[in-house]
Parts: sequence; structure tokens; C-alpha cells
Amino acid sequence: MPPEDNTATVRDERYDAQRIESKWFERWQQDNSLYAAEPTSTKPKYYVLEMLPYPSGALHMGHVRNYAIGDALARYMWMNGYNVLHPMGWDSFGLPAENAAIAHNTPPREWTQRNIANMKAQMKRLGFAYDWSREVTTCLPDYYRWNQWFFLKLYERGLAYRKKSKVNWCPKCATVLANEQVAGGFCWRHEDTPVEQRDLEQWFLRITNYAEELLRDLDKLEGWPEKVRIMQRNWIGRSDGTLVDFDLGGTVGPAGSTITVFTTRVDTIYGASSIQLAPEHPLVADITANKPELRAKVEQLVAEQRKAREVGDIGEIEKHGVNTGRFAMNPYNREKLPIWVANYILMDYGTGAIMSVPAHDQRDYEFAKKYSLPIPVVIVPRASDPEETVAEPPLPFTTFDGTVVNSGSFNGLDCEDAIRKMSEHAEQKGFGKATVTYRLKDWGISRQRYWGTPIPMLYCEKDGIVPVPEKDLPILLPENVDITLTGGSPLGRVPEFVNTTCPKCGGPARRETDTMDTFVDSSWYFYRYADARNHQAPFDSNTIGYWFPIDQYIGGVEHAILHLIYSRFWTKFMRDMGLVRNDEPVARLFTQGMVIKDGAKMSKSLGNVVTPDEMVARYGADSARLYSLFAAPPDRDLEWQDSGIEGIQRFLGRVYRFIARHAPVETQLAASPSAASLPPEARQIQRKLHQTIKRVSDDFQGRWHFNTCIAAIMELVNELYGVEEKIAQGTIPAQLLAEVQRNLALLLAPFAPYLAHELWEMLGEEGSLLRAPWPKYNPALAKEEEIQIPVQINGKLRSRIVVPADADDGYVFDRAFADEKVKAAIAGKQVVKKIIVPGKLVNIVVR
RNA sequence: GCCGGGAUGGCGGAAUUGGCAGACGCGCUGGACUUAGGAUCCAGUGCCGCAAGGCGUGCAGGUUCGAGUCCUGUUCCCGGCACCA
Repeated sequence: MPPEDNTATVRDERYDAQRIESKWFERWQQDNSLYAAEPTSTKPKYYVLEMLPYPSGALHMGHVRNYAIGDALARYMWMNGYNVLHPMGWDSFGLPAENAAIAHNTPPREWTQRNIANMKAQMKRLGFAYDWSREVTTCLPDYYRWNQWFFLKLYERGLAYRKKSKVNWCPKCATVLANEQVAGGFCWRHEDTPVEQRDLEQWFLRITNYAEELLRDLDKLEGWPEKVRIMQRNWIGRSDGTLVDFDLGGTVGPAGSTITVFTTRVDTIYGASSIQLAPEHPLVADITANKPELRAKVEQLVAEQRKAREVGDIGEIEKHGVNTGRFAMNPYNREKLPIWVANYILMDYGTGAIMSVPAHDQRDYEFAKKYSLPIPVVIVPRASDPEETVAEPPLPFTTFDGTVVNSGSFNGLDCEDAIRKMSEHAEQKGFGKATVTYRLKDWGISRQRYWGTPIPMLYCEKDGIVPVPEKDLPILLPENVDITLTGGSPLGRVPEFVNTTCPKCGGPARRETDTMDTFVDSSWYFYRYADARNHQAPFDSNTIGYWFPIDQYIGGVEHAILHLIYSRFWTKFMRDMGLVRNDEPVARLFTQGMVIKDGAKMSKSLGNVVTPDEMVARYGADSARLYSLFAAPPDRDLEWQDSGIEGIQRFLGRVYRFIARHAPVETQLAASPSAASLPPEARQIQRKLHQTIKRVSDDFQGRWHFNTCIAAIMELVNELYGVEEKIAQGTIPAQLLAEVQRNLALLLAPFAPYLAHELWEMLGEEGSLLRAPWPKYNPALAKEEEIQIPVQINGKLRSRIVVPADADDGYVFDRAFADEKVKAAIAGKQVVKKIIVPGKLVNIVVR
């Protein structure tokens, strides 16, 4: 609090953000009901939600920006008479950054709860209008219970299954490493310890069952950025092709073994000159069984592949292969093809085996050149005259626009016909079929961590895998676990947790010690918000029917793939089990840009983190929020500049001081004064006000360029400062002045709520600012009476004329030609063309 | 390599459908008020030029009366994915 200075005039009153914000913070602590969504309402509903931008370890300006957008929208919708649901929840949010980085290991529960309390206090201090009664904390027992319940439902439907999968393993840490934690083949904490690949039994969710629907429904998501839809489409990666079995003639593997390849170009199969296997293909082990030399070469290929994958430039890998000396038979022409193992074939795409057609595939071509394999041509460009076929296309010739040759009974077909007929042929003969593959893989949810929802499964020696009965939920984490960062699953070292009895036979059983990926939490948390206190079910379907789909989801583009695919999957699964009626969780999605400092993403390691606490202490919450919206359009990255936020603080000060000086003694607001009755200065202010309301409102409906609508409010304030002398002279009617100030407070309400509430009170308004309706503009009052029109000669600006806004074209031309500068410019020349864009410009073309 | 986004003053950014390029803010310059100013208010500020005027939206072309905006080619930057068969 600044010292009271009774001698100071009103004129010198300071904008003291700390004082104003503390005052309202105290009041809002008493009354949260203001922001609570109504349980039943005849109003239209609006559900707005933010998703946490990374890193989520500690509150940073990226979060402030994220919430500033959502909060402004929530307040705007509220003031426009919507029943707004704007919840806030917490998951791994609250972990220190170091721990978050190692996949949510080890936070003691008290610590986490304390930290979440801390975060909540910070968010409140920033003035975000959440419905705190809807709070959901995903890492607490109540939420675990429903996660586990869902898992059982997934398991019942065959959508959860267990399989072996490869993981990165550091023998020194004795723990699983994320790809991020592997640096150059070594553990990030032990630079001398090479990372091993281990097979681990893990739980997976069969999201690939929904691949086709997830892909198809992207077309329905018109409120999503095209960018995100494209990313998801590529991620799901549908490709249509054919599976073909190549017979091994009993030379490899058990009798009757075949190699199945996947190809999108079965029409080129007569041009295959070899079979290429992924180094990790199961048959490779068989082939190299008693050939140490060959085995060593294959090991080399595996190593190369893994290294390239880590570095992230598998595309740049030098193509290597090794001939196994074995053969497989092309079922179409019974030709024997050599089997190779190659480092550019991936086991986790398609079948891990391809047919190599060098004449018609870029990679195969390079490979065949390198190892001097034959390059038979089977597709030629389509000839206009069937008599003259081009025998030698430029290689590799990879287009679909061609004709099949040298392919037995399929000769002469177009590629697309050939693909269809040859697939049918394979199916008839029983050695293949047309098929669709997806790049999308099933979702591995097992984590060998302490912190997370325990997977509710048991292992009984007699009954095998047994789900925990629903009545026994939730399975909670044991307390007082000795948590270290190493040594594998922490729960595995707690016998009281692990050892239990089988619900089927009553014999001894072992609990699953893996916990769930936190993406499970975030896949349905927004449903729980709508019905957070439900103890009978995860949520009530009718309540969900009212609130869903989410009207607006706001978050960083880093969630475009994983989170947003998982939650779409979860919604479809819940729909299929009859729990929800909507096919998609989110109607509109907005991806906001990152907050950047000194040209780099804010991060602790770079030491360029700007913390909200610091900003609030120095400039106030309103300034911090307003700046995060003003400095760039919200979908673009934002470069944080301290001098910029000072400018915003200055602006808020200007607003505050203006109203402190001119707050009306009494407010009796009739309609806006009629335009004709006002002197020009007053009319100008009135016009500007209505134009500003229009601009701000339009931006909320449309493209959300809050930077420009804040600029518009600044222009209005500048305009007001420009007429202060007139106000003193009484030229501006008190009624208009009152109208302007009242609307100024309302316009600021979504962006700078603390100040807006203070202004509202200073203006003598009764009742809450948020219960006041959003101002409407009057198009007639927003209209200009006179406009300035640029006059161009041959497209170059030569003069400007002022005409009435509704002047007809003939009048405007007359005025233009009467203009001295125009006269001078066209003197002695011939006018060949006259162009007018009504209300915009005049262009005279002369020669 | 593929997909997506971007490039505008000293800086962040405006210009919503092809129609006055640089709104608004920062910074800078000058002035007023002041014991003082790192408070506040006012004015100026794309570049070259004394001026008239000319030049200006990554680069090179094109379409048009008119292009930051549309088309063709090209360079660089950011994000994502990646030997996808």
C-alpha cells in the first residue's frame, strides 16, 4: 500500500495493481459461486477447457497464456448469457521438472498435494475464473478407481491385452528409459553404460481397432486446425496394398513356412528381384542359426538401425544389406528370389518384409545398383499408340500412370487395374489378399513407475491372468515405499502389495506391478469434470449428454498426436459401451503458440524462465495476462520481452487514471445520445466506442486475434485522452462520457478482470461486472459520416479527397478530378480508364 | 527426404474478400511539468533525399488499372514425421 497523500489531487492517483488485485482476490475467495456452471439451465451451454502446455512441471508463462485465452473466452461467453463450464484439474502437473522428465517417478504424496495447493493459489492469484467445485485431481484414489474400472471394461471387450515388447533398458539404473533418455546409445545418466534392448511383458490398448474410424471422422472435425488433422492423418497412416506369401520350399523354418510381404504395388511383382527382411524379422534368427559370420553381419545391421533411429535421421542411413544365400519363390511366376537382410527395413511396419522391385521403387533401385542386382522392367509409360511401346523408361519409373508388361497374363493392364486383378488372383489361389495397413500402433500403457494408477490385474499360478473384481476397486498405491530412481518397478519391491489371493481359486496370486501411462488420465478427465463428485460411476451419462462435446479446447500443438488421438479413441470406446452419445470429444480445437525467451523455448537449463509469480509481483496479474495476449496473435509463438509488459502496465494505468478523473457522480444511463445531437468531438468518441465494441466482439466470434482487439481498446483510450480538454470545457455530454466509461470496463472484463472489477465499482455500478451483459454496438453509430478516399493515378497514390460516406460514384469522380494535385498529375494526358472501389479508392489510368 | 507453418521498420506485430503498407505496443528523438524523473502528458519516428520526389513486405519472374495478399520458380527459418514397402 502506498502512503496516503491527502494533498495529492485525483489527477495524480496511481494505478496500484497490487492494491487492487489483493482487494478483489480477497473478495473472490469468499464467493466462488459467481463462476460456477449451473447444474440445470435453460441457457445454451458452453464448455471451454485448456490443456496444459509442456513442460508441466512448474507454472510458467506458457500456462498463463493458455489460461488467459480460455479465461477470456469463458468470461465473454458468460457475459453473453451462456451457461459456461470452465473447470480446472491436475494430473502430473505439480511435479518438479526434474521428476517430470524421468516419467513421473517418485513424488511423495504430501509433497504433491502441497504443490497442487500451491499451483491452485497461483492460478487464483492470476484471476482465472474457474469453477473450483469441479476440480479433479487425477493422481488421487477416487480417480484411480475409475481408471481401473475402465481398464476392466477394456479388458472384457478384448481391447486391453498383454504382449512382449522391446524397451530401452539401462542395466546400471535397472530401469526402462524413454527414447529421450537415450543419448547416442548410452544412458543419459551413465554415459559409459550402453542401453540394452529388453523384452518386457506389457499392457496394450487396441486403438488400432478404431484406426479406420479415427481416420474417417477427422473429416467431421471442421472446428480443428487443418494442421492437426493432417498430422493425425499421417500418424494413422492408412495404406492400401496386398499381402503376398513367398514360399520357402522348406529350406528355411518349419515345413511350409512362407515369408509374407506387404506391398502397395503388387502390379510390379513380376519385377521383383529379391526379398528384403528386417534385421529383427523372426526368420532371420533361423537363417543365421549356425552361421556365425552371417549372424555378426546381421547384428551390425541391427545396431546401425537403432543408432539411426536414435539420432532421428533414419532417412539418411547408408543402405546396407547382406545376402543370406537362401531363396523364396514368387508365387506369380515361380521365380526363385534371393533373400536379403537390410538395415532399411523396419520390423514394426507392415510385415517386416518387402519384395524389392528396383525398376519401380527409388530405394530398391539404389539398393540394387549398390549390390548389382538385376533390374527387370515391368511397367512402361502408357503409350498413346498401343503399337509403339516405350521399352525403356527412365529408371526408377515409379508412377501409377503406366502399363504392365513382362507380367504373364496381366500384360497390357493399367497399373490400377493390374493391382485389383492381381490381388484377386492371389486371393483365389490362396497365397495372398488385398489388405489395408496402418502406421498407427497399439498404445502401450504399462509404466514401471511408482506414481500412477495401478493396473488392476492379478497373476495366479492356476488361473493365469485374472482381472481384479470390480468390488475390490480401487487398488491403491502402497504408502511408505522406498522409492529410488533405479531398480525396476518400485511396486515389485513391496511384498504386501504384490502378494494377494486369487479371486477365482483362493490360491496365492501376484499383483501386476506396472502402473498406467498418465495419458490414460487425460483421455477422459474432461468427462469427469462435468460430474466430479459422482461416487457411483465415472460420470452420469445425461450430464455428459448436456455438456458434450467440448465447445472449445485450447492447448499447445505438442498434443496434436498422442493426447488427442488417445482421447478420441477413449470417447469412441465409451460410446460403444453405451456410456456417452457423442462420437468425438472436442468440437473446436485451438492450438496456441509457445512462449519464447531470447529466441529459445523457455527452459530451466537455458535459465530463461520467466515465472508468473515474478510477473505478478512486478506488474500485476492483469498486466501479465494482457501482455500474453497482446504481444502476438495467440496461435503464433510469442517472444517474451519485459519492456513489452511495461507498456501494457502503462496502458492499464492510463485507463485507471482516466476513470479516476472522470467517473460520473451518478449513473443514469439511457440509450446512447443521438448522433446528430452531438458536437463533432463527442460524435467522434461515440463512433469510436461503437467501432471498438464491434471489433472486440467480432474477434471473439471469429479469429481470436486478441492482440488486435486489445489494440482497438488502446485506440479508444488514446482517443479519450485526446479530448480531455473538451471534457473539461463540457463539450462532451456527461451521458456519453458515462456510457464510454461503463463500456470500457466491460470491454476489459475478459482480459483484465481485476482492473475491470475495480473500474466497475469506481463507476458506482451495483452488482457484479460478470452479471452485466456484454455491450452491443449500434451499427448506425459506428458508421463514419465522411470518409477519406485515396486517389491513384496509374496505381500510384497522388492525392486524397474527403467525401460523404454515402456519396455516389459520379460525385466521387467529380471531386477527384477537381482536386488540384490530380489535375496537375493528369495535365496533358489522356484518361483511358476510371476505376472506383466504393468507399475504398479511386484509380485513374492515363496515357 | 516428406508434411505443415513462416519471412513485413531498430523490435513484437497490423493490413479479415487483390484496393492508402507499417494500426497498436516497445525502443528512440524532442518538448512540457518537475528539486529530480526510471512517474505523467504532448509531438515526432520505414529508408534515401535540403526539397520536389524516389524506393520499399526474403529473392527472381508473371497476372492485374492496382499485389504483403493470386500464380510460377527459388532461398532461408521454425515445427512435426521419417528408409512406410
